Formats: sequence, C-alpha cells, structure tokens
Amino acid sequence: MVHIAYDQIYVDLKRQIENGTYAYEDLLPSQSQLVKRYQCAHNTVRKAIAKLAGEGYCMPIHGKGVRVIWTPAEDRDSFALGGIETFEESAKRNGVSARTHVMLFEYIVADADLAAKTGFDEGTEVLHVERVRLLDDRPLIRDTSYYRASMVRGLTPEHAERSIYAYVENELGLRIATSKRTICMEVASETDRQWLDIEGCTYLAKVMHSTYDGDAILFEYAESHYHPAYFRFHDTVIRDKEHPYQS
Amino acid sequence: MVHIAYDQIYVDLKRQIENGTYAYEDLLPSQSQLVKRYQCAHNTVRKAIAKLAGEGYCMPIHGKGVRVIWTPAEDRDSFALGGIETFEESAKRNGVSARTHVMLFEYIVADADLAAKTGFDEGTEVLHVERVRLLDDRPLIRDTSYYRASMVRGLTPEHAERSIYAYVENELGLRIATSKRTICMEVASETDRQWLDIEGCTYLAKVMHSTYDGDAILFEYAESHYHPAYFRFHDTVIRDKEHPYQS
DNA sequence: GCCGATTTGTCCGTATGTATC
DNA sequence: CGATACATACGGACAAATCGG
Repeated sequence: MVHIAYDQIYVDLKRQIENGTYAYEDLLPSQSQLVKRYQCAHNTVRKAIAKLAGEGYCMPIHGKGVRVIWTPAEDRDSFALGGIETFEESAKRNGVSARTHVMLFEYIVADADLAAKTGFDEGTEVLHVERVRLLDDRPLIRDTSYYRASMVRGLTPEHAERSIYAYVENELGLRIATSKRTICMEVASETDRQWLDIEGCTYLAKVMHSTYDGDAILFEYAESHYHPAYFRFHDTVIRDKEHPYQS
Repeated sequence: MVHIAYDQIYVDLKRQIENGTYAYEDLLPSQSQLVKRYQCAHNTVRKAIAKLAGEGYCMPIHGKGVRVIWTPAEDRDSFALGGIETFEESAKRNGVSARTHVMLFEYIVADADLAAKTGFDEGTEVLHVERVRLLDDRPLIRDTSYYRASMVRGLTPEHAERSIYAYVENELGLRIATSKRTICMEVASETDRQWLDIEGCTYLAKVMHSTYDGDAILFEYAESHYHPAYFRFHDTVIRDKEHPYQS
C-alpha cells in the first residue's frame, strides 16, 4: 500500500474547487459521500478537508456541511509570500524575472549581540551572506542571512547567487522543514538606500525568519527588506472555538 | 465522556514547553509514552502535537521524536496565535491608552465596484463603518469596514466605538470562524493623511481581511491602514513534504 | 417543541509503513 | 538487523449541531 491517500484527496478536491466544480458558497459532498467516492476511512477524508480549510479553500460547519469559501482572486502585480519557498520559486510563481547579487559572503563567529538577534548560541560559527534581489532588473529586496556554518559546508558565493536552499537540500541532503516568520515595517537604513531602488520610501517591509532543518535545529536566521510596493502576504486564520470577544 | 481530550493535551504540553519542563531543542516524550500518560489513543496525541507544531512550538521528526523549537524570547504573549496584534493588544504591550473614534456609520447598497472589492454580491445591503484608532491619543490606525447589514441588526455607533465583534458574538450570538487576510503596503491616501498622524510616512501597512461567520458566509470585509511603526505579525510555516528545491 | 435523519467532531484500538539509530 | 518513533490508514462508536417534518 502507498498510504498517502489523504493528500490525493486533498489535491483532488482542491482542483475541483479551483476549476469551479464546487463553487463559492457551495457545500462539498458530505464526508460520508466522500468516503464512498474515495473508498477510504472517515478520518482520511477529514484530514484532507482540514488541510483545505487551513489554506482558506473551505470551512466545515458542524452539523451542516463543508462550505467552499475560495474565490478566483489573482493579484500578480506584487510579490506574494506563500509558504517556505525560494526567491526563484516566488518570482516564477509571480511571473517576474529574478536575479541575485551577492554583496557579502563571510564566515564569522556569533558574539552575544548576534546570538540574541539570530538565536544561534554565542560562539557558533555562522556564514553571513548579504544579497540583493532584482525583480525585472530592479533591486527591490535585500536579504541579510546567517547560516549555521556546519550545515553549509562547501557552499560558495556562486551557490548563493542561485539558491542556497537548493544547494543544501540537493547537494548536502539537508531537509528544510519549518520556518517561523515575523513581519513588520522598518525605516530604511543607509545600506537599504544605497543598494535598493527605494526612492521616496521611508519605511520598508521587513520579514524576519528562523528556519529549521529536518532535525529541527536552527539552520538559518534571515532578514529580508522589501520595497513596500513589492510586498504581499496571504494568510488564513481558523478561529479557535473559545475566547469570545469581550469589550 | 467529554471528548475534548486532544485540546487538554495540547494545553498541557504547551504549558510545559512555556515553563521550561521541555526546553528548546529537547525532544518531547514519545507519542507512545504520551498515550500512556494521558490514557488516550495515538491519534489524539498526534492531533495535539499537530496543533502545537502549527503554532511553532515543536516539530516532529520522523523516526526520531518531536523537538521543541519554542524559545522564551518569543514574545508570543502579546499576540493572538498566528495573528495580527490587535489594537487592544498593541496598546497593552506598549503600555499606552487606547481609544476609537467612529468617523462614519452608514448603511449602503453594494454597487459593482464595492462588490468587486469586498466580495459581497452587488445589491447587498452593507453597513459601512470608518474608524480611527488612537494610541496615547495619537491616531495611528484607520479601519474601513463593510458588514453584511442583515447580520449586524441593532448595531449602533456606540458599539462600533468598542468592539463590533463583541456585539455580534455576545449579543447576536453570531460565531466568527474563519478569516482570510492579505497584508501589503500602500501609499498613504489623502484621507489617511487627514485622519492619521503619519508625518513622513509615504507607505502604510495595509491589511485586508474577509471574515466568515459560523455558516461560512461572508460577514465582513475590512481594510486596516497602520502606521508602519505600529504593525507586527507572526506566522509559522510547516513545509510540505514534496517539491524539493531546485535551482 | 420534539423527534429522527443527516452531517460534522472527537475518540478508540489496531495494523502497517517508513525513517532513525 | 532489531528496536524505537513518527506517519498513515482503517473501521467502528458515540457526541453534538443542523434541519425538516
């Protein structure tokens, strides 16, 4: 047996929502009907639906059904952040050309300040990379990244111009698994002004992310500064049952 | 039987991670140990762990264990999980006073433009509310909200000065369930400049959210414009198994 | 208001697959 | 290779919410 049925069901239902088989505000077939259709267990269908719900495709209503809440709304004018993906993947998905300039590539040892900022232990050897990303030849994103040096052995500036993730995953066999992000806005620094095309922008979008490898060990801490017009982020929140709003 | 065991386990494990019983980079007790401890089924433990993982507390490693990736440094207390720091929370965290001014409160019928923007059908009666949020008497956030009129009967401008969600949930018994959000930055409008204290800011943080009620029917569409310095957002991404990185 | 049918939500116990050590 | 640990799935049971008669 192959045993990834729930993902197949997820993919299948997602496709049918996207192509309009199940339209906005429709109810999906009941879970018992889906069990019959896919010849699987109740829990397996539920897992697929839970994944769809988490991505904003549908919403289960207790005692009633599972309603489609997805609409074909496509905004390609800006650079949307999805899950964990590389700069190239995002660029491709958003339909723009992408290039990367490596401005700095150095190995350092984390001092107390860097440790507090990145989450690496003091004394950890890290690779510090500064990059500028160009979208359609305009420098619009600046990345400051710190990688645990022991996990990126053999990495060269040439790799950094392409995809560091591709190198560590494909060449080193490391798996990237979970990433925690914080988004805020920050006044553009002198370096930002020097390297980016941000005339007239006082604040930039700033994304800080801590990425963990397959062993759940901190692999990278990075900060990305985006031109404000080229930043876009999507999210779906499923509200917890409890904690009603109170004035 | 009560049958919310998985949530109890979730709360219990979360507490133990936060109080250091299970420290950063530790492995949690194995799932079979947890099954014994909580006297429940395998699936129940897994559901609790999945919830913790989705909130960035831990990360399961196939064949190895479940590693804690939460650190005390994360000031999660001031944030709704995976959420945008709300107006009240922000005020609390910064130790400042919070007030709301209702600038506009009118019922209108959605025309084609508004329908396209909000997702309400053309011809739907909606309540249009414009509010300004003040922190320490500084106007820093502007909310433009459209509510499906049939769902907010009896709502007054006085309610809008406090919490509209509190009213519809506590008074009308409506349940708010799922919300889809998009975050971007936008050039401040004339209205923004007129009502907000955003001297020197060209771009503002803009959050668009569509909120669905317990029946998965669009209940509210809102746009919030934040002073860039007063915006902060957290997120945890769990990577899908497939699509390895490729240059 | 009640009851029964439908539908989603929670949980159990077991079996098997797969990755790590 | 065996032991351990997480991942997927099954089939059944019951709880809880909804809806129509």
